[in-house]
Amino acid sequence: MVLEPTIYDIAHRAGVGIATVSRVLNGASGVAEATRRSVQKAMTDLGFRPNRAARRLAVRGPNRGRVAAIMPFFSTNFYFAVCKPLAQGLSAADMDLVLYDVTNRDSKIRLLDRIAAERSYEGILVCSMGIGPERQSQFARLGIPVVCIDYPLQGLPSVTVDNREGAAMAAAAMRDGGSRRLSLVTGPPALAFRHREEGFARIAGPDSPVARAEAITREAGRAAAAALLDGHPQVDGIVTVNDVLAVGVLEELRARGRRVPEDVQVTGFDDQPLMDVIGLSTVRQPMLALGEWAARAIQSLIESPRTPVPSAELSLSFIARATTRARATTQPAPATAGKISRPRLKAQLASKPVGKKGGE
Amino acid sequence: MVLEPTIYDIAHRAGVGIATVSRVLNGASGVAEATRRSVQKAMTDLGFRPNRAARRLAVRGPNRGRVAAIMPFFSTNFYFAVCKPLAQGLSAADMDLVLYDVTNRDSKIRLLDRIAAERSYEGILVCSMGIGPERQSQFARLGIPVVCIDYPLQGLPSVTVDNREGAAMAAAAMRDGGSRRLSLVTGPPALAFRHREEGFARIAGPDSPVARAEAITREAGRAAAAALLDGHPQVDGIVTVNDVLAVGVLEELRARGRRVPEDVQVTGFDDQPLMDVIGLSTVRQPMLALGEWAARAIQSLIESPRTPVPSAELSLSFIARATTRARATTQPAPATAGKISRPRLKAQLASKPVGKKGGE
DNA sequence: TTGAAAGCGTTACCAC
DNA sequence: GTGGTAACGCTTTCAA
Repeated sequence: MVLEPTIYDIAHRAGVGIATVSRVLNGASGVAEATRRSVQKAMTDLGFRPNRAARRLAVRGPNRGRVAAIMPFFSTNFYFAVCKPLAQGLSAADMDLVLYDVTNRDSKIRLLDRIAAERSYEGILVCSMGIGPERQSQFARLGIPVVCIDYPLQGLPSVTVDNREGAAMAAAAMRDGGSRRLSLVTGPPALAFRHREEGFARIAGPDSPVARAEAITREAGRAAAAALLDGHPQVDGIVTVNDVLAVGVLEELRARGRRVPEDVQVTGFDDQPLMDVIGLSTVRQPMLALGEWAARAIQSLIESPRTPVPSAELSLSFIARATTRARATTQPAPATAGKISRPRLKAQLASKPVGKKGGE
Repeated sequence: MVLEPTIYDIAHRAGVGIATVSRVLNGASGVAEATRRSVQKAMTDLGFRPNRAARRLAVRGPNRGRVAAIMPFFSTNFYFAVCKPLAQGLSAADMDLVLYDVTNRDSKIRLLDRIAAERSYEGILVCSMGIGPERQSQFARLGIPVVCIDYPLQGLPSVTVDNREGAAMAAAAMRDGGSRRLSLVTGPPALAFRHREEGFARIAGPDSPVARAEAITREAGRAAAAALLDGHPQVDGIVTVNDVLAVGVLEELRARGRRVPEDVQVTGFDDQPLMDVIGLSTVRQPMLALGEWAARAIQSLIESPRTPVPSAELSLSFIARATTRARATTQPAPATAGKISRPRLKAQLASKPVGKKGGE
């Protein structure tokens, strides 16, 4: 890589002093028009870009805390929701949040390499992905704290949820609602999804059919449901690892004329906004709490690096709405129960948490 | 403000050289344990925080482009959608995107002051808000380009949409669908909303009832609808400046037993995700194009500051779904039209653009 | 194991 | 108007 030109190069080329270059750079008055032009020409000729670090050093710019957040930001509303408290917490602590949308391993590695080389952040937040032990010790050596969100990692403070338990709750609810042939629609490879698959299998049994959506989109969810139903027409309950996928599943079901929840029950995961108006039964994630926890953790580690932060696991709750049936009770239900207590999807606007430990 | 301690202070206090302090700082090997401890003590005593700029300057860290994006990021899904192409465009151009969630005038001013003082960004993106002429010339003097999104501003390149036209399209669709008493639910003061109010008034007449929601939330939308309907029970069409507000309006309507679209039609604005499954008729914003345009514009201005970028206005389109009625035609409709061509909200999963100029 | 000193690329002050 | 020249706070040889 060729060296970037500096004001010395510009000054040299334009035949002036560096002070003059600096003046032109800052639009200061008191520079002859001819001089200014020749300096500017030299700058564009050489493709000059002022060095921000040098500039800040010279102006004694404030040394604001900066934390980098690394995650597949735009892949799901989940990240948006987590980032909100994160951004607010950090800005309250007078720190900047730099968001890196990272969707694959390679770009993650490149980014972490760069961050380590630049030493440009006071803290790093890694969401839904892990970092290797060498990387961990690299950052430890550099004194840059790392906090994990939604990903359990040995040796690093992390906030997680019990994804296995969450999926198990969803599957159990379906079984309680009378589904006998449970199935799963999962997403692209990811640890959280794998755990949800395990939780599902714990309740539904290891041989229950599973379809994998190629992406976290409605279209992919619908396609996965189609494949699933083609292969296993008798399926009467579909657990899903994500709300958006679940919406796709609902679309496919509707297209096939299968009634929900009468013929087949469906659950999502996350409880993202609007799921209540859609009436989707789902597993609620405490995104607000996840973000708040992470903001506090990274702050604490930046301020007092020697005080360790213990990891935390927040609880999930199952939200029963219109895509699942109520528990089959031993006492006979009133004759009209099917009509009265099971509103059609559309009418279901309220929600009733059926929590496990009951805290967000 | 008191000066931050530097490694010189630490070295002095610990009775060592600055090189040693640096070594401790970087976890380098080859420092006597006793020395390391005394240095660390000095650091915590003085509350030392390494200066990032100096560090980067010394290690000749790469001078990556950084652009700051300033917007009420978490207030609406709109910003999320706009930021996606923005982030992708910038990262493709090897620049970092620093997101600032700014919701009020004061914090905006503070932030811009700081940014100007730090000179820490190569470009600035301002979304849904304006900046004064003094501020503009300040940044012009500093040579930092500014691009506006969703806000027309004299003298600055901006991408906008015709909000008046958008709201007018929505109101016109309702009128065509037979509504005679149109009304508007708007949001907190904002230029875009004001323009939509104007566009609405152009079609509905200046005396049509207007209710203002206190925030862009479903609850606020519902409350505004309640106030509106209490004061004007005969209202048979509610134009809304935002999808989320519209969802709140639908909830209130349902609670009052008013049928949609038979008794009252409703439209939203934005066409955010899931609005199709909810069946909301709305005005689609080209968020993708807005973000892409902004990314290109700021890139261009950073690379060739002397080449002006002309502002652009992208077009909006009205998406008719289940919350509005089809146009009343002169030829009599088939008897079953009400049932067949007007599916209930829930069933409406497809959408049919009814564009104006037809481009996203 | 430690320290002195030379950069790193700007800005800003002070002469000319 | 313009050019020298100290800072700015850190990393990194090079000697000791």
